[in-house]
Amino acid sequence: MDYNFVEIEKKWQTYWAENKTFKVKEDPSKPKYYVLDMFPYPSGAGLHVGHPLGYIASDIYSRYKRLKGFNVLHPMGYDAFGLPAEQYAIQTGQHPDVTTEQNIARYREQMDRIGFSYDWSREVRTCDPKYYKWTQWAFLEMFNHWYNNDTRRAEPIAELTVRFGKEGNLKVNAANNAQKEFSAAEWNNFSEVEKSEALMWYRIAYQGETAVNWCPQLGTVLANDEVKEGFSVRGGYPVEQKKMKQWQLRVSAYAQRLLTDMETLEWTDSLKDMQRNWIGRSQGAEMIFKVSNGKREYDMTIFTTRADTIFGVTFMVLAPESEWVDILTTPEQRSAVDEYLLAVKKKTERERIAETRKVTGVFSGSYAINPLTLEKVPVWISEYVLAGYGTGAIMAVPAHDSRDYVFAKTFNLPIIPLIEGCDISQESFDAKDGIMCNSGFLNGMSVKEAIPAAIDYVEAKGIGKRKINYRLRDAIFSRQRYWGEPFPIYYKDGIPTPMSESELPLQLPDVDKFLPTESGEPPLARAENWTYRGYPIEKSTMPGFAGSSAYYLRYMDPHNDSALVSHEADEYWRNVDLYIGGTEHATGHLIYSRFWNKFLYDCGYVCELEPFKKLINQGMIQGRSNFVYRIKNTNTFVSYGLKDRYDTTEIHVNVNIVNNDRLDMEAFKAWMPDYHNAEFILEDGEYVCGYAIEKMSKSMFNVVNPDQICEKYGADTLRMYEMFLGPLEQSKPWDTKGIDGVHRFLRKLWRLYFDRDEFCVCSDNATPDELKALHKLIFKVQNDIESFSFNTTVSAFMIAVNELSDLKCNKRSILEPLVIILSPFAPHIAEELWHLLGHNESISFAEFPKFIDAYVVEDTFEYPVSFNGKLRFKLNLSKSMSAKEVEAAVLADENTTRFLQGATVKKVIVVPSKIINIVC
RNA sequence: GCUCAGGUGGUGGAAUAGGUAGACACGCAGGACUUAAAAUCCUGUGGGCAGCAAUGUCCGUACGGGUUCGAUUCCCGUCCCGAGCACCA
Repeated sequence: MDYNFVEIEKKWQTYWAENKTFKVKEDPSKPKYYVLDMFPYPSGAGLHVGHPLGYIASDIYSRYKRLKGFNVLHPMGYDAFGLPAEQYAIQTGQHPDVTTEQNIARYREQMDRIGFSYDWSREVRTCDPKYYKWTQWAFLEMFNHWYNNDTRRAEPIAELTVRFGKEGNLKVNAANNAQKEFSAAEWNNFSEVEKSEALMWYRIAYQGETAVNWCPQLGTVLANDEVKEGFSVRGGYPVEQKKMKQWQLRVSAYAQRLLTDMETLEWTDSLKDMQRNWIGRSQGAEMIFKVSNGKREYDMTIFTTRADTIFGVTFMVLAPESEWVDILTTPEQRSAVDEYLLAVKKKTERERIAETRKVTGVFSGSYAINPLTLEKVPVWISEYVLAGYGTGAIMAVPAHDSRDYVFAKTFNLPIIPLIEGCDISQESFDAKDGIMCNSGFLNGMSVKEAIPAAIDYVEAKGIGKRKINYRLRDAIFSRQRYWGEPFPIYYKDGIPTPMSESELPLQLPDVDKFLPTESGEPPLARAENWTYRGYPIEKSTMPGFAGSSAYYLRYMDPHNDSALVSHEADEYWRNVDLYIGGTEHATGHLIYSRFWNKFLYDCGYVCELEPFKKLINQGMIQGRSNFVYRIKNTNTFVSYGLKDRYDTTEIHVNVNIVNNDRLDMEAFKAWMPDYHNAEFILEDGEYVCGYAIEKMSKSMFNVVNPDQICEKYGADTLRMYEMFLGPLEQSKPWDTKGIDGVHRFLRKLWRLYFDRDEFCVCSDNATPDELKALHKLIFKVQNDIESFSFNTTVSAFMIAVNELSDLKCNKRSILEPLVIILSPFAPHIAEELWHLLGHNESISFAEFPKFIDAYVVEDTFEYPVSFNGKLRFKLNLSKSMSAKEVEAAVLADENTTRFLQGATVKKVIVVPSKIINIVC
């Protein structure tokens, strides 16, 4: 009987669906395990072979954990709000709802074909009102909370209102963007509008005016992680900085907790590093400088991490957008400053980035007083100082900061070295290393001593204090687009007012067109009656990350109408044990989700501080494009090896008509009418194509569709081959050559169970060789799966099946466990064989075979022995000893005992086939 | 510029903790079965040198040093590729 994967796979996929095999519910008798994939955005192009890589890995792990007795939650859904559907809608007039629905159906069909063990009864879609009710709910909760820096948690805004009534905002230690201070009396005299404004400075979801990334082509603002090198990540349009009033989330309030709690996570170092970088903690001090524009004196605060260098301050620099610019510009300098500001403003974000390190600046005309030396130093304005970080003003120490150095050289400002023996003739000395000089009371100290000493000094003198700054900014939360969650906010006499929870979801209204209005308002302005009790409703919608921030919680209790997740479900499933997805979300989704979770934790809705315990980033699968070489002005194509003899054009050729870089010439002629009469110059009778590794995309004809692979080889082959391709985390090109090897393996495995056409498994006792092959496999598979080394697991299966094949093994005691071990990787063939072996229940309910250590030790005569890592001699041991016997023999050996000289043996480690380590 | 991850045959990649480098697979070459093809199976396959041969021997994990009885693995320096951040004071 042949291995008929088409029939087998269809049969078991239907069986799993009909029997709801992978449906789970809370079960206190079993330990839980939550395996999550980053849910996909359902694009019109469907899945290509790169998409399922992570899903296959998570599915293998889920199935493995089930065999190990865990109650596994393994759900899937769709991140369905987003720009492509909206842009398609603008072009075609087709409602995004319709295209989204179609795309989801296609995704589902493709995923089903690969045989994933998802619990589809828990599916979520972010664009479903039943789902986004809870996105809106979370927003309202954030609107109704503020962040208390003393208790380090979010607290209800109602309590803040009470405190304002009693003591104003002076004593409140909160994360805020307050514009002014007020007393209790002032608060009590505030109008409703003034109160609303003041509270807005404290809300965790707040409306505030800041410089935002504005993308004119998309007609919307974007968050920092949606912009790369001055262009929008989606679409690649230029982005400019603009001051606008937008909804924001006070993510910055959580900066320290996001940093601290990261220590507990099992994420890769590089990913943690990216987040650390993004959060950008830096420890230093704020210092007050007296500044004067000739008429009046002011206190100006700056931030520095190098308080020790204060004796070397020779000028100050303001960001062009700083409010100090206007105050400190003197009448004589006014026109020069205005000209400079105009020039800076005209630059696009892109030019600014391109011209990084080009030095520009202008003198304000004012001076500052160095609080320690009492010297007068000029105040300059330059774009190298950023308005959004620290206070938007710096003290410049050209001797020990490379940017200040270049600026000083350009504008001929003095440079004072502060570290003994440093050479600053060519460049600044930035290292925090050396002995201080020219620095008054700091002289003779090392830099590391001088930094805290300087801060202590300024704190004592009342001219500064310790301060920690973060680069993490609040997240811009509104988008001027249609296809997103509407804000449950209306404007009552101009005051942003939340709707009540019972009125959610606020459904997305229908509009005639999906474009902004002529007057530049967002598309929702087109909706008829977009009002609430006669008041206008907010017209922006929420960004993509809103819906994806808490979806992992919703899976725990997806049909609950009265809560995002019930306490019971949350207490049982807690958080995600294993999360698999791409690195591209490192500074977006993975920060927002952590923030969102911590906020819900503060409010008591969830029981875990972190959403994703362990995270694995699967690599990207790139395309492998093939080329043919057309001799210019002819219809003749020359094979790769001969192309240099002619003047040729390189043309992408559909990879699906190329096999092992050999072109199927007939298929090529049929591919496009132009090539119908193509002629070929061959090498050894074959046409060899060139290749390149590129992004998988339609235009390069290098897209490989998983359906094609399933059709030709079956889902089990696809699953195993994707794992076999290389380490999960590594990016690699898809290359179909090699898939035959994996397919051959499955056929070979199938044949183990058959004698000619008869299913043939006997119940004789297994031989030691057969047992050894099996147990080596169990050992290897367990180790490898636990360390996510799936590519070597596939190799281990191949070795085991080759060995059993050579032994002509047909023993049930070997072949039955083999099926169980294989089932996470190739579930369809495993399920079929499992039933042929006489089982009625799905293999998912089987137990992973126990490993007997006696069969792991390899036969070998000479074991190298290492003693605390140092090799001293070799030891002769007999064949087929168990680990324990080897250990006993080591301890009994004369050479060993002589060498140990009475030291106590703590541990004897026998590594199969390799070496014995003796730890004393 | 800074941070992180990597560099192993013709190719993808193995090598548990410093212990036989190149597992497994692809490709290639040769062979068996077959009228033939497909499928299947077997053998060989890092490089050099010696030999009819079994085999022997030297060199080999980007490059140069170091630690070690022993280094693909650890340390220092150089080069190259990839990813992220990019005037964050």
